[in-house]
Amino acid sequence: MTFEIDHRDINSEARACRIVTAHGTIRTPVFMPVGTQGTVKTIHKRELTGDIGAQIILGNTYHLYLRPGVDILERAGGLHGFIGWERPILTDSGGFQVFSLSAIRKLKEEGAEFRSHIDGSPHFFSPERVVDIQRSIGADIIMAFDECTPGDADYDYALRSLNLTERWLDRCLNRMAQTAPKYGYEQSLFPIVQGCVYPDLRRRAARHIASLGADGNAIGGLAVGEPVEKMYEMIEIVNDILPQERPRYLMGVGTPANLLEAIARGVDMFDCIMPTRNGRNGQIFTRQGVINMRNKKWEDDFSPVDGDGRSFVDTEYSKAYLHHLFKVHEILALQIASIHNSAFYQRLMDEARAHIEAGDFSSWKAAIIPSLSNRL
RNA sequence: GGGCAGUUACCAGAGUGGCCAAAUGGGGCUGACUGUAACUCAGCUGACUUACGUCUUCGGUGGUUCGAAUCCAUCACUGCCCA
Repeated sequence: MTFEIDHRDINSEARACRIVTAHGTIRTPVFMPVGTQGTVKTIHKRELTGDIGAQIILGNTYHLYLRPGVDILERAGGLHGFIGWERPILTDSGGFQVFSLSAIRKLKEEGAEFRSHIDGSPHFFSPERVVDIQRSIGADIIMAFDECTPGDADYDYALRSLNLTERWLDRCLNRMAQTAPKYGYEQSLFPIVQGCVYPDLRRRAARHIASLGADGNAIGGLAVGEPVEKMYEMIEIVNDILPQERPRYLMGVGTPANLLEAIARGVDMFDCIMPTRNGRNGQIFTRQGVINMRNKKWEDDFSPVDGDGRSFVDTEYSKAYLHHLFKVHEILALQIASIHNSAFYQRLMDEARAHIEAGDFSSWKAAIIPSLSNRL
């Protein structure tokens, strides 16, 4: 993997870059749609590569390990072959499941013991096992196995959690060094900065990770319950230390405004379930604000879903129709909303890049952020 | 004409003397969702009230009772069965 910085913003830390992987080039800032189980829910790959213009998608180690399982993935030639996706893939390690499935897992020094959320069966994830599974999945970018520390953790917990994450990181790196890619192309492991909302822990974690020379670096454990200002503060602290000449990936974030604020603080890559999950739950994002498509007021609004949108669903369907589809629980509603939101996120990133290149990113950001969170 | 069953909130439907403004679904209205256990979840859904609470409801009417959606009488309507 190589990384080139094409443009830097004068008034912020924003930059426009290119990440070159074995499956193609990613232009940043980039939003990566989440495809946990080998599909971005409800969206065909033709829509992803077409109107949406997704450059890279995510998969999830935990989910893909449970189903279809490593054997099937290997026999399919990896996840790319299995799902017919020729662009880059990033896999999360299961670290977030350590957080989100906390009720059915046990943390130990050796790793994390999960009970399957599907059938309750016990499974054990160690850093080594997680690297092995991601080798089998064949993602271009694979994530270190970490503990995603809850946003409200006290200092002592956050410290112990960070220590564990760092020991796990060492083991991930060792395993990477000891193993080879299974499908003939390079895979890059990104370490993850934890440290909760504690500046000294974040600094320590960032310094350690900066010293490792990884192909890219991630910031985790944010947008998990802490105030948004704390999140921005942590991003600033961490990005001040993480190397400029490597991509920075803010995991799991976020709202459109979150993305722009993080770009201004030097983040290059994002992923979030928000455009797809919220879309399935009836929320669509527009330049003018957020719409709950289930609300009665859209029942007779025959204007386009998003007159400013660039996806075919934005202009070829009306709000009234989309409202109707949600009310009657038609699957097409979920598809339209997911495609719209994913295209909206992608376009936001494209425009951010264009404004970074044009040199007016900061003023553009300041101008559009207020309207993004309106409730329409 | 006779017999039996039934009539409860927007719909379906529980409730058969007080803990009933009335279970539960559905529908409706609103909200939540940030490295996806999520086509999910939460709240509200008789009226007035921020709330406490007050008032009006369980086909109609009239009774019994301290107290009735629940018991009795009667009327109306609906369904099924027999003529």
